Amino acid sequence: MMELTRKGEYAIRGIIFLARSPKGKIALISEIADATDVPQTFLAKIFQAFAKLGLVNSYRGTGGGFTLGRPPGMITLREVVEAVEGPIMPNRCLMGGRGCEHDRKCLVHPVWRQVQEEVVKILDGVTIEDLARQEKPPEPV
Amino acid sequence: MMELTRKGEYAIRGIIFLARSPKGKIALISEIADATDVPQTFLAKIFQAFAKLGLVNSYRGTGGGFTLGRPPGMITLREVVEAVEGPIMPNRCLMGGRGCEHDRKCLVHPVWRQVQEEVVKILDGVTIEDLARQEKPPEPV
DNA sequence: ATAAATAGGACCAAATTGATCCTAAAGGTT
DNA sequence: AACCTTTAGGATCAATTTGGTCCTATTTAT
Repeated sequence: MMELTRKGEYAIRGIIFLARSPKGKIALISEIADATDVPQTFLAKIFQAFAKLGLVNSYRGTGGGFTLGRPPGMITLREVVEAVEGPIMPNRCLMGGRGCEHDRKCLVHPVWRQVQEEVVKILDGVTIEDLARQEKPPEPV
Repeated sequence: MMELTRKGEYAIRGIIFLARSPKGKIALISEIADATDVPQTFLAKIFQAFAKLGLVNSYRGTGGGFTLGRPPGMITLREVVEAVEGPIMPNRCLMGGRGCEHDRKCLVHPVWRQVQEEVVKILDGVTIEDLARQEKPPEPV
């Protein structure tokens, strides 16, 4: 349960690479894919999603590529993960739209809501800047 | 990300039904499946997994069926979910065995670990007894 | 013009999920 | 012993999701 997919992993690796590049440098998707060991065409899709959300800027044509869309300290891990994996939702019933038939009587819902909130809180508390630092923090959390 | 599968949902519904049955009453899988609106053969597999872990007792033959393996207050939501979905692991890298190649340098690991611990803590804090209560608590958490 | 790059859609293989079915084994009943 | 009821467990299968490729636009610098 709760496993991050490869897409999510790749997304994180890719954007961390960008954050580690010299500020303002335009990076090619081929370059990023190479450095992070991710299939290039697959990573391209991921960066398309990033671009749509403004997490990265994309430039087409000769000399084109990607840069971070915001300072890395302003991009949260949650945004990156949700960009490619969709919203963090431990149980489909939590979805706003068409509720499940068990909605009214379901005592499990509040638990999933709590899980969701906790996870969101943690992932919102970590920025790409945090992750891009070369040195590990003194004591792993 | 993090969606519970149907198997997990069914598992929870099934064991809550058992917990709501008169104590000691042997329930047929057909009965449980019927009441919880779950395909019977599928639910049977789920209860097999429960039985292996001692979450339920199974009795074969005429008059056979299932009872709770422990008082419902001693069965946690985490146990039920993990029984059918496997351990709660937000990132494969967290697995003890064969670590990923990015292990040493990966700054994301501690975050996933924290997520895992938080979720486990929440699910460990909820018992089937809690969920089996007919009345909702005053304020949904 | 042309070459270099991303955008986006179509497509496809592998893995996982969500089941079903069949036979075996165990335990009552007659 | 024969028989019925019930779970155990393996095999199988369809649908969905995941992981990935490929091809054709479109944009932009030279």
